[in-house]
Amino acid sequence: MEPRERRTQLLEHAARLFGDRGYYNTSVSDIVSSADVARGTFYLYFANKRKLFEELVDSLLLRLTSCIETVEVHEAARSPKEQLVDNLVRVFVLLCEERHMLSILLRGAVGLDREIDDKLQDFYREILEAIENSLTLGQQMNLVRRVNTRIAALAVLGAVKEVLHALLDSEYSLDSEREIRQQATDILEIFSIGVLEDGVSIP
Amino acid sequence: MEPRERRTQLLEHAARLFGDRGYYNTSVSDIVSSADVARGTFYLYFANKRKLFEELVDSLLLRLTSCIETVEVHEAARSPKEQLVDNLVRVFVLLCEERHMLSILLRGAVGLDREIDDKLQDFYREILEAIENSLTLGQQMNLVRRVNTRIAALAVLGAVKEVLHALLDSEYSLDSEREIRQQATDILEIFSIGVLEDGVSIP
Amino acid sequence: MEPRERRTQLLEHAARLFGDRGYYNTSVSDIVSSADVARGTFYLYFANKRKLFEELVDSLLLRLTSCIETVEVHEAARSPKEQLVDNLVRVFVLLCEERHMLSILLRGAVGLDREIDDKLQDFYREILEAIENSLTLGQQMNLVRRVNTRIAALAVLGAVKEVLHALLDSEYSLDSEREIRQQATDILEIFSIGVLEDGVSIP
Amino acid sequence: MEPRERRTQLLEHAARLFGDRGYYNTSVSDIVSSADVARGTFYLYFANKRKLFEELVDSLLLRLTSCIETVEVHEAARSPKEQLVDNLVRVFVLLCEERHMLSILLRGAVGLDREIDDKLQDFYREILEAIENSLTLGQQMNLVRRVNTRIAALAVLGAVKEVLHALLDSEYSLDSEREIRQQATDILEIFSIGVLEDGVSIP
DNA sequence: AATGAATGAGTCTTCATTCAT
DNA sequence: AATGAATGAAGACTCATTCAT
Repeated sequence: MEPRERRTQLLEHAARLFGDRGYYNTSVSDIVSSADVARGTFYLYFANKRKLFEELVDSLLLRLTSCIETVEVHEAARSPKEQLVDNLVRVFVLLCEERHMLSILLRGAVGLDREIDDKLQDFYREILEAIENSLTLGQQMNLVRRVNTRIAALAVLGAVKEVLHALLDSEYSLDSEREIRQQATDILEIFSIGVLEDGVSIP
Repeated sequence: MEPRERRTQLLEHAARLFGDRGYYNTSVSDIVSSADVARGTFYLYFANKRKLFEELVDSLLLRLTSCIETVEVHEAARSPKEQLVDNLVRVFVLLCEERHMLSILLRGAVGLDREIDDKLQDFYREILEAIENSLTLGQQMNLVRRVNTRIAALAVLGAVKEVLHALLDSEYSLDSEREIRQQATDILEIFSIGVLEDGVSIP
Repeated sequence: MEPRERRTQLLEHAARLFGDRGYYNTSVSDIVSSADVARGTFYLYFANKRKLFEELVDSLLLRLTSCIETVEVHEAARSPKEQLVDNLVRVFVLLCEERHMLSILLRGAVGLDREIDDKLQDFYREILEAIENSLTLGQQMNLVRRVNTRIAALAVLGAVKEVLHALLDSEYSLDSEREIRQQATDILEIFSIGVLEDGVSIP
Repeated sequence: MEPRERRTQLLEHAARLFGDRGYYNTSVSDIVSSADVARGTFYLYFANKRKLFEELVDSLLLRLTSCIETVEVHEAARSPKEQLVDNLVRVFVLLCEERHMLSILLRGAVGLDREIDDKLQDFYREILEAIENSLTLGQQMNLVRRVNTRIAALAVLGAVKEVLHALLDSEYSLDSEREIRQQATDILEIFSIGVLEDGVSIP
């Protein structure tokens, strides 16, 4: 088999196993026997188990990053709302297609390795900052209320994560894109105008 | 040393280590050497590492559950908003005091053990249902808009989790209760009326 | 409790456990919790687990030895046959009353300890020699055929052991002495005149 | 080394050690250091120490069973006596060649494991029944006296066991087949016509 | 490129024995 | 005399990694 192919094959089998059973409950044995190659072959393609895992994480973060686009606000652009929803949809679609990696993303790398942990932290921090900056910008443009932008950003990120988490446990693989788009829109709306009826406020 | 004391001591040392390095990177050896007792002593108090961990999780979930109170809506009661905030504050305070356990709660038990995993899942599911039911009730009382209550509930839960998560990484241990209360209020407000200025809507 | 009593109590509980589960599957914990004394108490009465076991074996061998009497052949004595049967009966009765020790005697001490093993070996060797000597004597008196006395002695010893072994597995505790006496007589007869009909020989 | 070879090597070293020191006094460490392989190698070939032991027992019982042939009584057949002696000789020869396993067979598996214990029990029970049936048949053909066939069968089995036991302790490895045959014949004769001279009876 | 037997450090767990109270 | 908490040596077992073929 082509080296490239074999590599990919190992990565895919590993991703599935890591996603299903976690890093520590997946042995190199499991991976090679799932991919049906010899044990030694594994080490022709990856320095060690940890490196393979790192590669999976790197690859996911790369693809995730590249499917998030900066929201353009100039006249010609599509509406910011649409752009935001599109971003969310792209993220959802990507992660729906790779549930295993989603599992890793949401919970997998903890206590595993300082370096990998840091990568995920950094990734989330960047997203957080992007959201926070957008909110701050919105405040400057008098579009956003005087909320604590830090908290608001955390809330948005957490909400998205949790919805994704629910995806993992749900039977149906949210494959209809219309449904995905609806969910993205729902989240956005909740954060835009809240859940209360107009004029109502919690006493 | 009194058995009760020793038990507690072991639980505390274990909680710290599990919190810091994760379940799999904490060996029984680590625990006993941290607690400065002999290896065999561990097994006088716990059947095995997994059981100790389970006990930590059980204990946390119990205390968490018991600090969440049903929101009362009758006249005499304090305002619902206050009650909601109080609930959040109690959760935050409890988890601030036990960062190690918070760490476990947010990420620790995955891929470890079906049973423990299920406990956490059940716990979160219950909370989720409670939030969802509140929202549905709010809709019946015309207080809550026609949002997707499932998504909204997930968003709230995720937001709270993420804020807690941020707590873990933050230097300062949010000990001023006023600050905690402020954050709880912020979250509530964000979900109540959203982040947008009155009258503004995302185009 | 009287020291003497406590000692006996521990010995009895230990004997039962050793008999039921073997030496290695009986822990000091088992013994003390069965006897309902503290762990440390055990070591007030016995230097260690092995010593207690040794004492059980010693005691049994002593009682066994003392219930076997040399067969007297002078005129005044009871018939040799009766004396032989009486010896067997005494052995059977003793071991029926202490099944636990019988179990140890037949199988227990192997691979446990050179010293204890040797004691059992010596015991059996003595018995073997006694039987062999009797047979040789019988040959000199023209009572016993020219059989290989070694083999014959082994056969007798083995037969007795096996019948005792069967006793262990049997439900009923052969308590009727008449029955015991019958079995002893049967064994003796088999070895005396064989199992074949008079005049018959295996072709 | 070829897997098959290594397996056999481990089995042989283990058999020797189990035979010499017993199951509980033989650690996996002992086995691997005797076989001069790494500790982990052991577990490539056997699930655990108990399984290896079970395999040794199974294998021995299988070979033993297959070297015992039903005695044929029709005209053309060799004399029953010869057939009986041949059976005994085959058993003796097999067990002489595998003293270690003989040791295990006679005493090793007690208190070790219900399942293995049962296997040995069953094996002996079958042999016992075969002997008993032969005796009963002999009685129907008026060849065998009215002895208690149960006791007689136990006596024969015990005698054979004890002679084998003596083999274990004897220096010389009864390798001359003539000698073995003689012993087998002796046993048979003792049980056929007893040890007493013709016409003599114990008074 | 691929194989898979071998390695051995590292873990969990047990249990006879000690000793302060 | 008695207690029972504590010890730590020893044993079973796992698994990432290596290396000769």
